[in-house]
Amino acid sequence: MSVKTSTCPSGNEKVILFGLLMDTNARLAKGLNEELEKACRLPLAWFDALLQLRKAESGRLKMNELANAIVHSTGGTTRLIDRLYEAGFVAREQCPTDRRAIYVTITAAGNAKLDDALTTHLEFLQDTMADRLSGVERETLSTLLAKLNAH
Amino acid sequence: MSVKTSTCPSGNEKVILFGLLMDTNARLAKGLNEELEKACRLPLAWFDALLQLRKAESGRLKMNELANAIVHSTGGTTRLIDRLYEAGFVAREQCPTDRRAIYVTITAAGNAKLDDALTTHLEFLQDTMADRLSGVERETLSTLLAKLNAH
DNA sequence: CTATGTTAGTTGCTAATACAACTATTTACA
DNA sequence: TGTAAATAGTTGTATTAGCAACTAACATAG
Repeated sequence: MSVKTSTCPSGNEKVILFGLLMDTNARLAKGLNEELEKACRLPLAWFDALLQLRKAESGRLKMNELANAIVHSTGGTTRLIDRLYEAGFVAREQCPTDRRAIYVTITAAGNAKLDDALTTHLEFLQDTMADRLSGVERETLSTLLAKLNAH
Repeated sequence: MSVKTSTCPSGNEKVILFGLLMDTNARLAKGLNEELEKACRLPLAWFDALLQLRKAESGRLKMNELANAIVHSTGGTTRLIDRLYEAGFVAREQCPTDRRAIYVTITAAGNAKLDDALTTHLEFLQDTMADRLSGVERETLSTLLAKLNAH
């Protein structure tokens, strides 16, 4: 029994699209993670956290903002930042206006590591993306993903 | 310092596209996982494994084929199938031509559970996808993801 | 001002996954 | 045929992440 002939004929196209999104992401993430580990000894989760910190307008994020940006639980983010702190890539700052809150900032070492990792990242994307999608196609894909990702 | 003005100006558009893909996937997967847990008590990983088994032409997959289909390690797949077996959703069959290999098949209970989950899944996709992307846009997105996912 | 509720972050616990080492089997080839 | 290499799957171990309970701080209503 194939999916096509199963109980939900009408929405099948969406199931397939969603499956394709998950699969594409999983394979690319796996490939990038391997590359980053090999070339930079940097787990993808660390890369993502550092990238989100750099992307932040103010150059820093509160724990819960970071957790949301990397789509982790707050507990998981606490531990992740513990590890990044151990490695010297981030620092914690008290928030002057709210003593519950903590700002996470990227350190010079963190920035250097991120630059390094971005080089690897770009090589990887060049290899996996450049010859598969044209510039126009990449732009279209971006637009569609952004629409789909609207919160 | 924003990403735009940092060390890799030329490939930035790709970094952003990739980030968008990861982020979109993470948020949708998280949402779907919550829905499936709530409505069916079925983890997304179980759903994915059952769906891959149903999608298989022969109605069954060897362990390593399944591992590849769900993008897991073989070790992780062994444990996942252990759990699905405990729950009665899959069975293991010896391969008659290769005594090392094991076929994983979906049981009647597994099929019933998957049908149930697909209903939830479709409702979720209807909510998150239908009003954000048109039919044509979904088709375009599928095409582009398939190109990007070429192995 | 105090009490109640909400928010930010951490910690204990558990579950899930990857990696590497291992066994069993098959394949290649000399 | 006999041995080495490759392949399929499992298991020990460590890492990682989520959830729920917890503490501390802030906000709001009385």
